Amino acid sequence: MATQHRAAPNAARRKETSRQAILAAAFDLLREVGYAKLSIEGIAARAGVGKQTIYRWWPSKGAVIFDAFLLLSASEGEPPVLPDTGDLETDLRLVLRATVEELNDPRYDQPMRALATEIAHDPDLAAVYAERLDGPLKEAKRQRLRSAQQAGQLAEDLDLDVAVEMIWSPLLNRWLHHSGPLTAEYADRVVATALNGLRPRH
Amino acid sequence: MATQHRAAPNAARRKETSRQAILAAAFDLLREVGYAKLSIEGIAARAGVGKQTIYRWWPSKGAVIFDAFLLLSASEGEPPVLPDTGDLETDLRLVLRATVEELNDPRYDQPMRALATEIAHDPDLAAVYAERLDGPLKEAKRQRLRSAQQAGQLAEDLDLDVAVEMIWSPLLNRWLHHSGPLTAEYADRVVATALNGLRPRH
Amino acid sequence: MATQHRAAPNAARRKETSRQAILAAAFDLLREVGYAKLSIEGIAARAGVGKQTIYRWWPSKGAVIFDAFLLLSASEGEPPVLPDTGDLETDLRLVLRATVEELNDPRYDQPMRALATEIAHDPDLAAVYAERLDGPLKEAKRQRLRSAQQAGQLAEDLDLDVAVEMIWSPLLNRWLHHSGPLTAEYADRVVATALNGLRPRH
Amino acid sequence: MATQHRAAPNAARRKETSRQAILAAAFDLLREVGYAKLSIEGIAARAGVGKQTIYRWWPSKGAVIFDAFLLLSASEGEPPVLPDTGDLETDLRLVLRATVEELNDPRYDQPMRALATEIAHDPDLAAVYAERLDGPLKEAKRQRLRSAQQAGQLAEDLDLDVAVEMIWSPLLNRWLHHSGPLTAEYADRVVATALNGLRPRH
DNA sequence: GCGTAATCGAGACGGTACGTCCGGTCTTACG
DNA sequence: CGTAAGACCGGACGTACCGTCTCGATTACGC
Repeated sequence: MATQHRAAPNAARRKETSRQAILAAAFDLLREVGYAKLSIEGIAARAGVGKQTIYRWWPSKGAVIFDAFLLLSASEGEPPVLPDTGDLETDLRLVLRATVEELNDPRYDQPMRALATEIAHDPDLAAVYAERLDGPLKEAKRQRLRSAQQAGQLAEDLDLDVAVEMIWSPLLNRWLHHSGPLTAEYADRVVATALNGLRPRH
Repeated sequence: MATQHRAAPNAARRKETSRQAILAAAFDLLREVGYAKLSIEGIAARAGVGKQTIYRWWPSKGAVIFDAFLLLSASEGEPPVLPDTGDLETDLRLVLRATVEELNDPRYDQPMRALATEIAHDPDLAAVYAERLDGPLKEAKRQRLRSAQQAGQLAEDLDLDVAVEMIWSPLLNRWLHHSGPLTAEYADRVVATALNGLRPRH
Repeated sequence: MATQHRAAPNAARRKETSRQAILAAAFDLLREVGYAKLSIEGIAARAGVGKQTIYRWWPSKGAVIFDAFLLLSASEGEPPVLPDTGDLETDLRLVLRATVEELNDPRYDQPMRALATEIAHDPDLAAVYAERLDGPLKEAKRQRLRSAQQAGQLAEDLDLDVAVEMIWSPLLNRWLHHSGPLTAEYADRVVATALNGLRPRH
Repeated sequence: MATQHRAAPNAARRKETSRQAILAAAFDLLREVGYAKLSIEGIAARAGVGKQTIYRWWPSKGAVIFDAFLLLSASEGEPPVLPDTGDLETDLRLVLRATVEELNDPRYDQPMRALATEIAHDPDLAAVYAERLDGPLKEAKRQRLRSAQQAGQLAEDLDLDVAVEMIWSPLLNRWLHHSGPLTAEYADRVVATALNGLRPRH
């Protein structure tokens, strides 16, 4: 849909059922056998599809995995919105705790690591990811901060992009690199530390 | 050296020249052909070594890559120390700019991505990484913050672990996920934002 | 034309230009790429024709090749006749030398081997071949022998079928199985030996 | 054994059991599924062998088939000899009837057609065939004729090579090209006609 | 110093998956 | 309805590596 990197064949004739069977098979296999053992051959077999049908429409295994994620989030429809109770710290804690929850969920762990790996090794994929999946989410995060900023809860000259990354990156890093326990309590500490900053407040 | 996960053969008889040839070949090939096309077969051929000699001493491709990094950093000897001029912000800027420099260096980009990928998919490796490579570095970072804290430049109750992650994670994330430009200016903004926090300071 | 083995579609609406383009393409490709690499796909592409148009009208690759030969020889029109100067031995030498010439001609070698192979593996095709291509030619050979027989140059009780095969088979065998040099001199020896027989003539 | 056409790997380390399993599997499959559906993949699977082990030692499917025949006839050991009762015509009838029998045996029909096809399309194979399989047999045929020649039953100046081909080619041709019924009676007619020749004997 | 046991380079082995090609069927749009 | 075009499922192709195994040929101990 969004990831054709080569001169595309006649997309009008594309068989939609095959496309969905492939993406579903890819996602399922990712959970079942893990990223390292995921093969195009396996996806084709599981989807009941010729290998050529995959190679015709996707340039790489990563692109298939990626589109499987697109399919997943596309079903949600309208862009995401972060909760806004007026209390930023509470809202952020809520959201980050949910993120922690999701990252710890074994159903999503493997697929998301696979996605992260593909993105890390393929800038093209990264660009599409930034536009289609991460973009809307990041905008929602920025929007929540902007709202707090207007309410006077955040510094007027705050760099929202940096702020967003400063809140969410520590979580993603711990998760991806197994560099420490990923708990709700940790999420809270990140929120508190980010909001207050490192310097003493008199 | 550090990553034998299986009952080791008699290490005393190990041929040191082969070990180094393998690690060097692994590192070189990582640069030359990239992570995706790196093969044990290729490493063995390049190193002029039988495949069995690799399988005898390392449990996985990731372990070889990892030890190649160990070899690199082991040469440095004593533990790293961050500069301490008394001015935390300046020091952090300096260090982060250097980090940005290194991440943008094409000689290290591929190998480090490979290492990151292996760590992401192998918790055992992650543990060894945390202990041997990341540990000392992280301690140095914490130490610099502690020094600033004692000088009254940082909050007394600051969570140093979280603080460290809040400063360095945004950079690593941008780099690994290609989620934005990685510049010295960006490093400066991260430092400033982290130090001040998101909330307004009156 | 002669080899529809399945319930044929409405042949009246058949497009003659496509038929000829297909057969011509088949024959050309046979020369150019050889029998092993000849594909329906390739024929269709070369002929500017949909694959289905081939499958609609021919049951197998062999049938296409076969019809290509039919097209070739059909152009000759009336049935073949062997020369009859009254001197059988001379006439046979002439004809066999011509056959040797043709078999050695690189333009016909590949296609004819292809035809022979198809016939060897498909009795249906063999039957059509016997009727349409080989039949008339064989009749001409028999006729020449019959004429000689009536002139008293051949034994009265001679088995003409066996005689024909005894003269031509050695050539075809040498050619098809690469079992010896195929020269005009060899043709002469075959003629002489066949006419005289193995037994001594006192 | 005789058909390595490429720079051979270290043949000393070759696994004899695999070699024989491959050739046996090839021969069996040839009978079971036929030549057209014979695949390297199938042979490897049936033989319990990796595909590479076939590609390592044979340059083509034809070479495998060929060696399977070599294995078969190699087991017979010493060179073949045709019966010699002193009565050439009777002996030839016996041998040709046996040949007819064999060619009509469904167990050998498919494999031998396969061999014939490969030889027809691969001159290299044909050369090895001529030397290893057909050679000794042809020599035996020539020897029988030579014996009859010395006994005064054949013309003194008879071309033995041509004579042999004149006797056996008609049979092989009928069989390979399905160009007529292949019966004992036909064999007899060929023998008689060849011995007497076409010309009348007064 | 001398067997002997382990490591080494080499590479064949049974396998899995790759990415490509083609076979034969089916669908679409046109004439 | 026949056609050109070409997507589809299936499956074989020949290649690249996997991780295991077996070979001599060096080693380096232990006796």
